[in-house]
Amino acid sequence: MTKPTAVSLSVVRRLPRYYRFLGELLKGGCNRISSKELSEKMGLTASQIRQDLNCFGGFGQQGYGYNVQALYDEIAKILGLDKQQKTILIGAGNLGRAIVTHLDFSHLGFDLVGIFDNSDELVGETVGSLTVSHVDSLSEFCHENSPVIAILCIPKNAAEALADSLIELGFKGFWNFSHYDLAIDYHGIVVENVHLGDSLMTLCYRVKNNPSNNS
Amino acid sequence: MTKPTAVSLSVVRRLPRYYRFLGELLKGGCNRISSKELSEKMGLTASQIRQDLNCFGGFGQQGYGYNVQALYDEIAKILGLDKQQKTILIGAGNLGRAIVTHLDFSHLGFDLVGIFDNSDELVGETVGSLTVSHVDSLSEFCHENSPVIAILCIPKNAAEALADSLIELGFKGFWNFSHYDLAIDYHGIVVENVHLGDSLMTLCYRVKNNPSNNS
DNA sequence: TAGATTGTTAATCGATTAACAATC
DNA sequence: TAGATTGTTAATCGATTAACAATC
Repeated sequence: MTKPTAVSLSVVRRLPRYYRFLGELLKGGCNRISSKELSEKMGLTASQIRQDLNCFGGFGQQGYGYNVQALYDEIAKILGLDKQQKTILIGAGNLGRAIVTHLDFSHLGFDLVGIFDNSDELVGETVGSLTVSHVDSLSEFCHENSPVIAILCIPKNAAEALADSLIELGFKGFWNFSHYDLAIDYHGIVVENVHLGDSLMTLCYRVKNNPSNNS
Repeated sequence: MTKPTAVSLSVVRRLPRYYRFLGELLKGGCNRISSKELSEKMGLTASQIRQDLNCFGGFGQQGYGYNVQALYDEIAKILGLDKQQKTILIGAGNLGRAIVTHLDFSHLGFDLVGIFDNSDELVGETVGSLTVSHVDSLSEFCHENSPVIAILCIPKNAAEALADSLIELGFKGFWNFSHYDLAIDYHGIVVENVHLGDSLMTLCYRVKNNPSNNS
């Protein structure tokens, strides 16, 4: 009822990038931009920008272009960055700890409320402003706090073993750094996979097959 | 001459995933699989698998399917994982350190040979089997060791400031965690971007607009 | 008003899926 | 040989680009 037609994932994935570029423009004191100018800065076509934005409504003005601040705010609202979702991290190893300290969750639409691990060495440690709890207390924590997003920084088999209960506990979305493919086993659940190894292997291929290098 | 037609990026990006699933099958003792079976495990169509693989040659056998080990080895070769490329990390902060300790570079086609940072606090520290050097010594290091891949775990402005000299020093590929868009300014250079913030924002949108939740 | 640039429709392009003949 | 499954061509689908009328 709120959404006439579902917006394609290709379009959605470009929104954060628009958001970043508009943020930069704002910082630089730019308050007006045409799809043409923006397209040149971002390395895509003006047509695509206009098509993308028009999935969500007409934010521009003929003959003028787009108001940078207004468009920036609009995209934040579309992405839903304004209302934070309660989030937990599962797996407080190197990667998990680095990720939660590296990113500013509150500005990205998330509110990190808990960190869990199964290692006694890590339980009790402080990460950012939170203390690592044992994963055994996860269920109780969820019943009390109802987090909806889980960041999975655990190995494949651990993720696989935990999946059922996570779904049971009501999680709606997963930011998945493990190699376990949640999206296949649990249909309708939103999963953003960050497969660092896959990304590296792709880089490997692309460098070795780059047409610009006459190799 | 080695490549008749360039393989599309969509196909290339699926290769690491095939590689992972085949690896799992091997571990499980499976030595033969049809595109149909594999497609069900991976959540895509059998047609797509056959199309993808046939970009690189005919690895199957009619009436039989694919030999798992042979296909696994073949994909490793296609990706170029067999010959490691000299790689350095620039930026030894939380994220940079976590990434290099988290991943097994040698199995992914890379040989990490140096780590650099501009902070005196980090220079001299040990990360994995390497010692962090000051970024001022980067140029000298490159002339001596000729690394071709750089992992960028530094802020946008630092990446921007460094870009010219990195290109100059002969880097062929970048694994980019910064928000600076190298690919726009340096055409023909291979860049794999890992935009964690973008991924999170996409997750935010998708959870809030998930048709499976009747919200 | 004239110029600029949007919103939107139509055309193109590429990627995915379906179909089936070839063949193990 | 009969059954199974590939390699490959053709059909479909979706995403990107181009064009242009609407309008600020």
